[in-house]
Amino acid sequence: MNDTTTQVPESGPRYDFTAAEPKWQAAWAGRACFRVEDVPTDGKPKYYVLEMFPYPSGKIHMGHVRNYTLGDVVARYKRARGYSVMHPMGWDAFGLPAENAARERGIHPAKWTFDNIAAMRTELQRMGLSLEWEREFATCQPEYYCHQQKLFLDFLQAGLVERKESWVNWDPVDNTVLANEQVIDGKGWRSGAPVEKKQLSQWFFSITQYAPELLDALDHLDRWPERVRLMQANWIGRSEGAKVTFALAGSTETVEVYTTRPDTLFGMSFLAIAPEHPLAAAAVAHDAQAAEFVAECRSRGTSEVTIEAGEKLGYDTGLRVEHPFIEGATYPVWIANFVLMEYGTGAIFGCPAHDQRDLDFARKYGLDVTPVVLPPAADPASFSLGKDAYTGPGTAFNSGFLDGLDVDASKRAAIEKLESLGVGKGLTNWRLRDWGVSRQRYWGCPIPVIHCGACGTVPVPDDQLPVRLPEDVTFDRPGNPLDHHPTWKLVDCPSCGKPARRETDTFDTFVDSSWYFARYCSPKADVPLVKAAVDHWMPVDQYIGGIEHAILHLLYSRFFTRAMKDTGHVSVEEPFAGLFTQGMVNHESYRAPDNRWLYPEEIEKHADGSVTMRDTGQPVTVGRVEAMSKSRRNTIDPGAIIARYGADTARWFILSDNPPERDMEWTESGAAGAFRFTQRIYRLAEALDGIPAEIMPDAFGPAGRTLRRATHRCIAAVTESLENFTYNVAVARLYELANAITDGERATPEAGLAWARREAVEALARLSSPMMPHLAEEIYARLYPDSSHLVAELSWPEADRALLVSETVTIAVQVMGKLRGTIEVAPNAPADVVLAAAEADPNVAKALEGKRIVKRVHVPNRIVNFVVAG
RNA sequence: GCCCGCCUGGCGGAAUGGUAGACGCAGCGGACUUAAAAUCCGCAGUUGGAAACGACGUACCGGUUCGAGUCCGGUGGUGGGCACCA
Repeated sequence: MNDTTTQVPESGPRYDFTAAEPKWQAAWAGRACFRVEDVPTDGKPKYYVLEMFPYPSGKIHMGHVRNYTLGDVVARYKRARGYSVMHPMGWDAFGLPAENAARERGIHPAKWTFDNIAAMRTELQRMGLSLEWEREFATCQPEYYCHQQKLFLDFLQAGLVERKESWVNWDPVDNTVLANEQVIDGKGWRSGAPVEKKQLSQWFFSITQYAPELLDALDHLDRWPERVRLMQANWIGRSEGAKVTFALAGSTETVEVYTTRPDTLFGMSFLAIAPEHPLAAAAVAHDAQAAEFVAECRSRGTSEVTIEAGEKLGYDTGLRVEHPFIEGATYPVWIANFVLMEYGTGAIFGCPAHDQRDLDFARKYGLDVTPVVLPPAADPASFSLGKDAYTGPGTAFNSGFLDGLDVDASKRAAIEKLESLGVGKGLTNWRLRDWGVSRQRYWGCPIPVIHCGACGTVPVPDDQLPVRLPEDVTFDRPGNPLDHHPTWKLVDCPSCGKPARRETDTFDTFVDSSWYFARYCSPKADVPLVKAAVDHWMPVDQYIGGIEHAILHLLYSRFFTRAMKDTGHVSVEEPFAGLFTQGMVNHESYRAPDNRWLYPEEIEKHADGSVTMRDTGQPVTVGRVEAMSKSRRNTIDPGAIIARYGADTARWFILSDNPPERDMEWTESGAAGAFRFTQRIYRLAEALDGIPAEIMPDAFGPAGRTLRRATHRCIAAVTESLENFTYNVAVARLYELANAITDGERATPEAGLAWARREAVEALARLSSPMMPHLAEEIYARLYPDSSHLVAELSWPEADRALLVSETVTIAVQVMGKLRGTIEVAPNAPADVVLAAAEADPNVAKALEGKRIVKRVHVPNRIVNFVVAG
């Protein structure tokens, strides 16, 4: 079904969400249901729920709806469980789109951003989220970034920040640094100009200082998805090996190499250095061919095509190095395109027999291949290598003093020898690089330093913070508007007073999001963080967001928290005790006969399954279910859904379809089904209108007992599902309860049944309140017009344990593991009674006929299995 | 290439080693209605059978177990992360 066939009935819904939703939102706000203190004194246990804050693009999308609904379920549930819950919201407000809007449409980034924030705040408020808006801030406000500058200066003083030269992707047309993702086929994503590699002086956070603990602490993040921990571990990339110093033959100079396989040193046949290696620079100086080769590597370096092809290119410098163990042996030094300057020492020793890249290289340039690790059961006399290097376990041979040792022992012995000879040592290496944070952009947090010709780099003194962005900037030419500003960068040196120049780079926006979670604890404070507040609320107990942030944002935040601890701002090391990564919201895509993408509103679905264009009737091709994107036109606007069905329906459907960590498909029919359910449970409450609330009867009839058991089982099951993040199962249990209430409505009237129905409807409303908070209030108010409490203020329902036990249990009876019947017995009936009943079942008896029972398995209240022979 | 998930009806999915397919969506049959919408009732893995009931069935092959969607080993498919990382 689609937009036209699924209309709200003409007569209007009985539950009028258009009136109810704003009413209850106002009620929550009026009674400050979601307010907490920075430093509470109520003695309640704290719970900090946070969803990744949005970038203010202008409109919320379905991913936001899913993210914030999931967080709101947690927040509302935990509040009902007696926790004092902090649930704040804000804006990740710096970034390139605002500058693009300025360049393309002449709107100032600040205006664009704040207009978007206003629009999105309204949309989020319509969702009925239990947010504490009093803590709201945007990272582009000086009241926020002022403190970020202060943190940076503290980090600088603590030695956690450094300025160093680094190779960057430089767009020569836009005059800016490009992130790796912004380089497409070696060209700038906006300008299309070939990207150059350029060395620039940039600011770096020394995240590598924390590499060991960032890795080790992952083991203790037991409420993080295993997948995310693994991705981070791979990203940090610890590797054990050795540093080896090679002497250049006929010279006093040396080359250092990092290797994880010191056991294969006897299999060496060459040494290779990166094109950017200092030794390569020296070769270039007096060798035109070397210069040509290095230049070629540089131009091809960023091309993904080259990397994909994996073609190994090299140039023999003519230099030779001496072997650390073999007296008199020397090996050629090559410049090779597959050696990376950024990893290890920018130089490797090549052992072709036991490394695939080295083997490819050796085969191409005719270098020696000497095996030194003998696979188990291989013959040393005949073992040789073809196209594949041998990297498995084995025994060292052709290796002098290492002969006969297994790989691990051989590694240890080689390192010991290197150390005793003074030409190497064991070393742990990391894949993680320092975090470059300089961006040549306007719409970001200014880096608070001043460059002075006499004093060097001088921090901006505290009393001059914040360094504010100038508002009068122009975007009429490429490059950094801060740099173009006529006066902003011209300042006096705070140290010597002479004319100096402000840093015109701004921070990577990942910096803004690396500490916002801590700022929420004391968002108005005139220091970055109030210790008492962050010590109370941190860490975030449940953080929720997309898997796309599994590495960078989460790793940077973990680093930042450690850095803030080491500079005395917080006491915790880990920012997020619990992490939940949600799946994406996908939708079908549609194409017209001319292959043009169509919006969902432009198509019509028919009963026979065909799909046509609404205006012309032409056939439509239904494409894959994939991520909503503007270019594929398969987006669904949450605002339109909320206007048609209400926020509760949107929230309910987005929770009901599948487990929250998986990708889901937004379907019109599913949303319509969710809407029908909201109407249905309202009717269940309405059906009690004429029936006065009475006191609980002493006894119930059979229908009443059945319904009460369904109610209390539902309480237990929904509670468990909410604890486990299996919200789709919680939804299913609530549907079951609704079905049970319908059965109760239809049952022959009996004493107490009305009471049981009222109990069930109340439970249904309260158990669904984390998901559908407005409807829950509406139903509760209908059941208890005189109540002085909102559902948002009530504690969570408790299941009566006595009612969780059935009056009878159904036991499956198997013969040889195959189901042959079921029997009804009293709970915990003794084994002999159960077995006798099982054998008496006609169908079971038939299966047992003529057989001898060898074994009787009885699992109380569950199953009986007869093992037979003959 | 390395590392890690996942694979259950038409669809999304449920199932502490114990009756596979809860619940929803889509579908079919029926009630109500002048009619439609809405609502309600019923059916529904495949297959044989009028039915009772039976056979098969959680990607495939094998193992452990009285009993396997679930645990173990292998194969295939699929998705993701990293990627000349020495």
